Amino acid sequence: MSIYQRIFTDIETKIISGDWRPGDRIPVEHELVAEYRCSRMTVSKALSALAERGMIVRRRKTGSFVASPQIDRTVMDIQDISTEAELAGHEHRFEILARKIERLGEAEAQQLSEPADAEVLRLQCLHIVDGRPNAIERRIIMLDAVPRAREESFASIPPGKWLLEQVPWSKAKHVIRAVSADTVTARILQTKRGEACLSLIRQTWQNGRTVTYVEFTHPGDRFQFAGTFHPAAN
Amino acid sequence: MSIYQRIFTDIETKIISGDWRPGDRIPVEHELVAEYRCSRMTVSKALSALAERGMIVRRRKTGSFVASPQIDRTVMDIQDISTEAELAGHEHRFEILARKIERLGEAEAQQLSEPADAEVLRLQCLHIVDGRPNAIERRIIMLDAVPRAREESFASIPPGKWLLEQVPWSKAKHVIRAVSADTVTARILQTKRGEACLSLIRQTWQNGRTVTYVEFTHPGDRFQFAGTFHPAAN
DNA sequence: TATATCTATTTGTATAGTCAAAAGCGGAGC
DNA sequence: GCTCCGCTTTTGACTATACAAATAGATATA
Repeated sequence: MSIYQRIFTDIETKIISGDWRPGDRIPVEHELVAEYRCSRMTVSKALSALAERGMIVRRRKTGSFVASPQIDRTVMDIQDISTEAELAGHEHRFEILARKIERLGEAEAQQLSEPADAEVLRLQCLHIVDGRPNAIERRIIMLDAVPRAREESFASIPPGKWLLEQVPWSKAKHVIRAVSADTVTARILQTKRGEACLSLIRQTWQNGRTVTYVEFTHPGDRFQFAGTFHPAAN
Repeated sequence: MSIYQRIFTDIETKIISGDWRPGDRIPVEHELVAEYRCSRMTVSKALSALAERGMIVRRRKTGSFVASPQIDRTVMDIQDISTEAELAGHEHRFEILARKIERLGEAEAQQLSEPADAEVLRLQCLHIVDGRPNAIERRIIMLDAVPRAREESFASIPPGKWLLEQVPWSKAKHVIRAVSADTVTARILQTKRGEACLSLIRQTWQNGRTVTYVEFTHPGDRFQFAGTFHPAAN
């Protein structure tokens, strides 16, 4: 493994693991030069690569800092179809509909590739934007990965935001589907049974362990995902 | 603008414009060094950045080549829910349901940000995978951007694939929605009216001009989008 | 003929330096 | 107080060079 890759992954690991948190300062180049006994070019290359991936932010004179995570932006760029307006200026609130601690069932355990007896926090949450139901959030939080979730009531902070503060960096897999609203979902979202809904499922890992699994169900007549992509590697 | 950026954008432009096509060889480093009168490090940095973005492929001894476009993979990573299998090994065919040349209407022109009298080729196409309807493709091709579409019958090659050969590199915007199948859509897709369908809209540009606008409508009970994302810049 | 070896080419990584640009900081002058 | 100036730190871009690794193609050998 090359020096440049070692520096890159060392810093990436510190960020992903939460050891260095958003806003934290990264050693300046000459410190890393001393630490790794290499030239400044090599350090610079590693830091530039991290900056290009959006993991750190670099500023002259002040140094380099851990960036804020953007995982939510990646796919959660939800647009309100009726207004086409950005989220700014919208009134958002949420209600916890259910909260219980239990063990994973056999089927779910298989789905998440986690042991069947793993303790989890199961949440159900309704998001309301401008007075109208916007999404049902059905979430599973792995308690061994995020033990502090056991004491958190989520009364004043939505689970997604809270988790981001606990586990700021991670990898995620998304699945987007169209589903028909069942009776319960339709009632909660105040729409008709059978209505087309957009479902976003996200499973999040940190260091190879599942942190959370969540499904958002949006009323299809009101919401969509949008994004600009250009071809990329990986 | 730095030398490294100039080399990068020069090559990117040649690829995006179709001047250099997938598989074409890129000048080796020492040729670019001579052309830009700079050091090899600078050329190497530009080429490495292009490789990281997936626009070129680099191999020792043989040189660097324009990569194959991946825009379809970005979001079109469609999984068959029932089989969860990859596309390989599935029998795919398609039928052209409609093909006509006309001028953009006022409403559509506004939606695409194109002049209202622009000549377009309008296509409707049904995709069938393993004998079952998989998607309706409703496509608009801008004839001034792709004049050769006028003579193409699309009898033996699907429009998306054909376009990729004509206009291999481009930028795209995607919108994903859930919609209820109307009567016509339901009949074509052999599903029930009102059934939840997943709709993917993609608008593609080349050098700032719209190339094509397409909407795929998939039966929601059979298909989904999936992808692994990690936080990225831009 | 088939296989092993050599050679030339091209990319990959690294060094040790230079100069420049951005920006925070403190001090001089008003 | 405020503005302007120069100093210093840190990143950004670049050079010229070196050696290593991969490998396509030519050459030599069994």
